[in-house]
Amino acid sequence: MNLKELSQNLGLSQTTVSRALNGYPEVSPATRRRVEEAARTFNYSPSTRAKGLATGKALAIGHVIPISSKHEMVNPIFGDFIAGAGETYARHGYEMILSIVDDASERRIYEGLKSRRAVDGVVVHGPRMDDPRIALLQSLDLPFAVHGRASGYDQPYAWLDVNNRRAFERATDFLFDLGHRRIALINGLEGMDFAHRRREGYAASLMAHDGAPDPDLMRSGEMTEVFGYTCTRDMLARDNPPTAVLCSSLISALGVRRAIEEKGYVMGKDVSVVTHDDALSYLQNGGDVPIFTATRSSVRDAGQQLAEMLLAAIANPLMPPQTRLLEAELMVGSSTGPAPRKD
Amino acid sequence: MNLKELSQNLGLSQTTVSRALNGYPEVSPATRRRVEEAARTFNYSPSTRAKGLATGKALAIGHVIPISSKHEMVNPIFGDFIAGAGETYARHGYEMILSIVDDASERRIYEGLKSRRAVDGVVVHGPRMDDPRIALLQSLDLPFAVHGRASGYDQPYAWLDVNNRRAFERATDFLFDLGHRRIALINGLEGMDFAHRRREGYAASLMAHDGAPDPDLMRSGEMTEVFGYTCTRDMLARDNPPTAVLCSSLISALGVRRAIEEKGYVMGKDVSVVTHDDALSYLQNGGDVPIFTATRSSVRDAGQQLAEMLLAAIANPLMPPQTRLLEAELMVGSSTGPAPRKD
DNA sequence: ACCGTCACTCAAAGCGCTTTGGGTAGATGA
DNA sequence: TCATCTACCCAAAGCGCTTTGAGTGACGGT
Repeated sequence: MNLKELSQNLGLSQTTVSRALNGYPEVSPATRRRVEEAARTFNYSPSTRAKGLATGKALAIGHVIPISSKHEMVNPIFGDFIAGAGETYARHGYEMILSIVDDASERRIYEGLKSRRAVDGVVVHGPRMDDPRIALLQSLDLPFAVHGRASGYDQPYAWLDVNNRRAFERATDFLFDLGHRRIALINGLEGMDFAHRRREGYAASLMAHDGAPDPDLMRSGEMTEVFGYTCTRDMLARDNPPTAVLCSSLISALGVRRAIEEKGYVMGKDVSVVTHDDALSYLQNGGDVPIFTATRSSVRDAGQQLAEMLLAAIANPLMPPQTRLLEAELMVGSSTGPAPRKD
Repeated sequence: MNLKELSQNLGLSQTTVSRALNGYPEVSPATRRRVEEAARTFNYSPSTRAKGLATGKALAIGHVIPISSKHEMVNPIFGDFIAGAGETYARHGYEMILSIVDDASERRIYEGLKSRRAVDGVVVHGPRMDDPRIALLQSLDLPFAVHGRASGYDQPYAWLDVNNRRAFERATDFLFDLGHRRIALINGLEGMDFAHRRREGYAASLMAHDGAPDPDLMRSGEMTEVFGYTCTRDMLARDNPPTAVLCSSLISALGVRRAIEEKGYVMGKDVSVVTHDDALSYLQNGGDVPIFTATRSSVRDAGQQLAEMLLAAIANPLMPPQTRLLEAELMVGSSTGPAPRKD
């Protein structure tokens, strides 16, 4: 069923039917009702493509998901983020189109989305420091919003980020207050912006307590369970091992725990652990009492909000870029305790 | 830059330019080369919408991701599956459009995708037993392919599935051969087709060994870490506890391990664990030696293959529905060992 | 010299919608 | 009574592409 057929069926012109359906005022209430009802019974909905062609809007948002070509790894937070964003799009009648792409050919993808006029805007995932995509998108004149930020790029642009620096500074402070002095950091991949900011927060806290970051206690890599495990195992095997570990992902934290327990230690007693928790739906941090003390911020909420911001920017192109900084909450669980006394 | 401008620029008609770009034979090689070059320098690519309108194809595949409205949970395998499928689409010039939707309104979504002519086909995720979506899609005449199967629906349709029954039968056999007699099953949500088949395989093996499935040892639910933990903890606390656990997801298996170790047991010695492993990129099962003995099948490969199948079906609508059954490989890790002797 | 063939190229219609720029009939005010 | 509004409604153009059906010039065969 298309507009033409529907309007013939009703004995009206396409114009009138279109107007009735799109809420224009030049249609009598009676006619509008009649049209709406017919649309429903014939199960008519306008072709997105035709509508897009006619209006010049795509009614779609692109998400470009980079897959690190080295690790072939899909960021585990991606599913939840998308779920949040998807809700928002659905509510606003937008479609979400996804491009999975190895980070080498990202540029081409953005250019393609733009020149094919496939989307009204894009969401940028996993920004790195000095991420070139931001300048690219700005030069392409394609509306965009970034999940995270790119340190080193100082033109204004739309982003939404967790206050990673503050979160990790507070977490480190917390461990300090418990008496820990040897605090390890198991962080995300070098170059990722969030990892950079978390390390800054961590370092700032250490400095404030007259400690200095010890390179031996800082690791970064793709945040898998195995990564958390191997890092922790190695560090615990050395002289002067850490009494606490600060970890960038709940998944890695599971590996941290494995290493601790394998060594015969008890988490929260011999070694304390704090992790960031993205509140992923399939990885809750325990039940009522969190297993891990964590800095927590829902990535699903982030998706919802960022989508909202992008849609607003598209609807109102003259608006200056919005930004939003979310604070993570520190949830105390049973993975932390006072530093063991040195005997 | 659009076709009209490009063709004016070249002093050719739109027809010729279009034909040159789309590889039709009625264009001289010299002209074709000239056109291709111009397209490249002007960074021209045709508008998907216009092309779609003109050809009647959407050049897009829809993925409808159900979110269980009860649990608000995004299936963790989703990211990797999508990554696999996305590769295939990119190679074939297709776009992937995603709808996140609570399972109540799925029907409307499929109807919408169809009537808006937004996609050429859809991938069905997370089929349940007697899943009504299959009949719906068949009646809508919208090409589709299912990741998994729906027991109870016996018309032919396109699907790709892991041989869940066989995998779990073999896994159970394996545990039996190690001397285990009390084998627990921690399975996915009741009603999910894969969970049903896995339980069948499990039960079949027990029956073949003159055992009978003990309801006390069978759990099903959303496969989170916490779920694996609580199930295992409870079962280990009872009389006549299991000496082995068969688990449907690596994430839950992490919880199983936690419960085992919390109790002071050693995995692979006091309690053996076998899990299904979807080979998720962020959750490798250990390094060279798998941590968990596992039935393994890459969900990313599955995505790639299923996308391939769907595209083939769309290209050739008369072809009978393809199906593909993947065998999981049993990888022996260090989480299994001979059943402890009863003292 | 004429006629087919080839090898290219083109104008125009059509895909399904929105939107512009009217048109018409009835009601209203002078 | 007539001009002027309203309130509705319509025909047609246009969005950027593909595709049909037709045209043109060059060339070889007779």
